[in-house]
Formats: sequence, C-alpha cells, structure tokens
Amino acid sequence: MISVSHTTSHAIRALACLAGCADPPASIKDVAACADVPQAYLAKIVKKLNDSGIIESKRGHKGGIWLARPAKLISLLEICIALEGDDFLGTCLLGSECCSDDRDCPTHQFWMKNRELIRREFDRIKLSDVLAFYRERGLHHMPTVEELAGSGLPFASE
Amino acid sequence: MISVSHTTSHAIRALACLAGCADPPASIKDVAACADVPQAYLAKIVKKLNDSGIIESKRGHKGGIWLARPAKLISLLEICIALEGDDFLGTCLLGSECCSDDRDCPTHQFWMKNRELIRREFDRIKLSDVLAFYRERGLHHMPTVEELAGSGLPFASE
DNA sequence: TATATTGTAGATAAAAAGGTCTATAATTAA
DNA sequence: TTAATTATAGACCTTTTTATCTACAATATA
Repeated sequence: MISVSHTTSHAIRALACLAGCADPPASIKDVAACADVPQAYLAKIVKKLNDSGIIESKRGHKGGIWLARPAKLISLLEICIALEGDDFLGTCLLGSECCSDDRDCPTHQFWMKNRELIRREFDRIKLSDVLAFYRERGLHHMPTVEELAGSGLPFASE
Repeated sequence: MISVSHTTSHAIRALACLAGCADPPASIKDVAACADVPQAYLAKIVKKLNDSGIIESKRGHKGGIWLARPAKLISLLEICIALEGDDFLGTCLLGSECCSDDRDCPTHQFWMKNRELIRREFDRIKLSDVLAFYRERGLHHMPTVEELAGSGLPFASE
C-alpha cells in the first residue's frame, strides 16, 4: 500500500490533538483517547517526537506533553522524517536497488519528479492545517476545560 | 516507505525475465535464479499471476510458465493489482479512514490527483519497457539456448 | 515527607509480510 | 509403465511492524 506508515498516521492525529489542546501540557493518556491511538504505543511515538524536537515533555504530577513550536511551524514532512527517517519516500518506486540518478529504471524519472511533489506537499501542509480539518469535521477534538466540567468524558483530567 | 511491496517488486523482475525468455516455457527455478527471487516464494507469486491471467503454466517434464500475452500488453498497473489488490494505491496518504471525496483531509485533494498520476504512469509502463531497461543494463537477463550451451550457468536447463 | 501522578525504558507479545519446506498431482519421454 | 521433472497446495518458520505490559524515575501538591 502506497501511504505513510500506520505509526506515522497515529503520530499525525496525536499531534493535531496536541495542537488543539486548550491548556497544555496534556497527558499521553488524554491525547491517546482523543486521537484514538493505543496509549502505550503513543508513549513510544512520543519519545521519537521528543528526540526530534517536535514536542517537549515533563514528568510527574501535572506533567505531560506539548508542541515545541506553534502548529503553524510544524510540517507533515518533519513528522514523517521523525518517525520513518529521511528517506521515507524511498529511492525506487519499484523497490529496485539498482536505481540511482544515472541509471534510469522505467519509473525512475517519473518517480524522481513525483517524489519531489509529495515532499513539497508534505512540507507545505502544517499541523495547523490538519487541526483545522479535524475541527471542521468534529474529529479528534481535544476538549477545553469548560467542556470537560462534569462531562464524564474519558479524557477528563479533573 | 512509499513504494510498491517487496513481493510486487519480485514479481516485476520475474515477469521481465519471462518476457526476455527465448524459448518458453521457462521453469520457476530458472526464472527465480534469473530474477534473483527465492524459488519457493516465486512459486507462490506465480499462483497469483496465474489467477489474474498474466501468465499461464503447465506442469510436468518440459513444463513451466510463460506470459499469457505479449509483454507490450502487460502493464505494471496490472501486475500491482494482481498482487496487492485494486486499491494498492490507498485512499488516504495519511492512512486516515475518514477520507472520501466529499471530506477533504489535508492531503486529500493533492493525493487524489497524484495517485491518478502514479496510476497512469503504471498503466503506461509495460513489461516490455522493463525488459528493455534490464537489457540495457545487463540485468536479469534470461539466457538464450545458445548462450547456455556448456556455460555451466545455474539456470541451464539442459 | 508521603503520595499520587505522570513520562521513560525495556522486555514481551501479537499481527502482518516475507520466505521455506514437504508432499502431491500432472506431464513427458525413455 | 516407470522414472524424472515440473507446477501446486498447504503447513510452517522468520522478520518486521505494531502494540502491550511492567517496573521505574521525576514532579507537584497535600
């Protein structure tokens, strides 16, 4: 299947939740519930995002995680690279190992151009765009403090 | 990683070998050696290609496999679909399940167009093109009867 | 300081993809 | 008809990816 890995997909949803969080930090538990990602798995994803400087964290009571920068300054590209490495787009669309710029595999020229298109698109799309989309659709919405009051929602911190 | 599956990659090389085979049928064993695909695994791939009408086969002494049609009439698209299913390009680049034409995920519009580009490219490229590329590069070349005479090559059937 | 709460780390497990092995059925040719 | 050869079928194993579990370290607050 031609798409981003399942792990990266989790990460994008989780980060969008963080971006929409009204009063950071948010706990991994709350974000996991909001983004529909297994909590323990999100904890591992969090480490990578932390190492790459996309989020920051603090342990202990009232601790949690938050975006290291405004959502407008975090691109999908950066997230993909953080989780799958710099070559997440792959060299050869056909999985061949002989492909390089001086050896034209049948899809090479096409893929070189197209890969660049995808890269640029991923660089253009920011976390804020993803958040806006989710908000429009009422998806993966991180509840505000007011909304939480007595709501009984699973991610009610208080 | 954004590319075709490893299995599909194997299949494309194997089919290119078949396309270049001077005197079909060729045994799975010979094709496996030529295409650098594990023999037993190729046997499984062969079944799918057979079911999809891309190759035909005959068992027994002097049996083997061969292309069901000329290499010019077999596209990469067809091969991908045979092995990974009709939706091998995926619906959402971000792996989201809420994506559909009336709900625009941040990459949706982009991906709809781009996916179509890839699809068209895969439809345009035929097995004959892949063979031509391999021939140019001296890769995955199915030896002719003459070349085999006394060559001691592993895929020498005689 | 004691305790509850939170992220961190590492072992473990389940699922999926890739790959191997063995037995069998079909076919040819001696 | 027998033996050799080939695809076929299905069980099984390995690796990678995804996910869980357990113990632990840090922090805030009562």
